[in-house]
Amino acid sequence: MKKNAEINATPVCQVRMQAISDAMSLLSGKWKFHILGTLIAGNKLGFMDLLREIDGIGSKMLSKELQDLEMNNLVSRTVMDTKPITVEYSITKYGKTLSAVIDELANWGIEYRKALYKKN
Amino acid sequence: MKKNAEINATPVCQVRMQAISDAMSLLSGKWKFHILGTLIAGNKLGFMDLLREIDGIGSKMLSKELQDLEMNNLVSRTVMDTKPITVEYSITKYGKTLSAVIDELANWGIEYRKALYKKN
DNA sequence: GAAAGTGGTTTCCTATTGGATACTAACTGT
DNA sequence: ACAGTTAGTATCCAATAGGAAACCACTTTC
Repeated sequence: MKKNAEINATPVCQVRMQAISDAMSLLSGKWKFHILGTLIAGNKLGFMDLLREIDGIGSKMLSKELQDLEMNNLVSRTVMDTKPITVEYSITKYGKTLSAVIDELANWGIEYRKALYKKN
Repeated sequence: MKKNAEINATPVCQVRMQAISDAMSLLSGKWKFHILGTLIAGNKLGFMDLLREIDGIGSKMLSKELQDLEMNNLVSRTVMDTKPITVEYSITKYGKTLSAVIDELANWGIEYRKALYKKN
C-alpha cells in the first residue's frame, strides 16, 4: 500500500505551515530579533545608537537589516532636519505586534538556560 | 562628549539579548520550526513520514536537522525492533515547551497575511 | 587644521546553508 | 527476480549570510 496520507495536508495545517514560512522570511537572520527588541525597548534611536546597543553588529549588517525591516513596515526611518543630519529609527505600530513573539522567544531562552544550569 | 550609555547594558536586557541568541541558535535554519510543529501535531512519526509531511525538505536536511534537535533534547529518536527496522521520532516533554513560541509565530504569520490581503 | 561625530556604502573574503542526485543495505510483497 | 519499502549517508555544487576594513560627505568642536 502506497502511503501518501498527510497530517499537514489538512487546510488548517497548510495555513499554519505557510504562516511559519512567512514569519520566518521576515525575521530570518542573526540580527532582526535583536534590532526589533532594542527598538521596542528604546523607542526612538539613531543609527549609531543601534550600533552601540546591539553588541557585535557591524554597520553593514545593521544598514541592510534595517532596510529589510523598513520594507516590511516593521520599522520606520525618519531623517531629521538637524545639523549634523540625524536619522530616527523606531518600531511601527505594526512592528509592535511582534512583541508577544519576541517575549515568548526570550522567555523560552531564559528557561532554557536555567534548565542547562540545573543539569550540570 | 563621548556616548556610550546603553539601554541594553542593563542586566535585565543583557539576559534578554542572550536568551534570544540562545533560542535562535537552537531554532535557526529553514526547517526546525516545521519539524517541531509537525511532531507536535503528529505525536509519533517515522523518517519517511516526516519527509512526506514537510513539503520541500530533502532527506539530507531532514536527517541533519533531526540530529540537531535530538542533541538539544527537543526531539527523541527511538529505533524500533521491527522488520524492516523503523524509527520513531517524537517531541520530548521539553520540546513541548516550545508550543507557545510556535503558536505565537504561526498566529502572527496568519495575521500578517491577512494584513497584506487587506492592503491590496 | 585635525579629530570626532553624524549615517551610511563598497569591497573583499570566508563560512555556512541548503538543494539535487546517487547510493547503501536489509527486508517484503508479487 | 524485481520493484518498493525502511532510514538514512555521501558527494558535489550554488547561493546566501555575514564579518573586517576602508571609505565618503558633511558638520561641529578643540
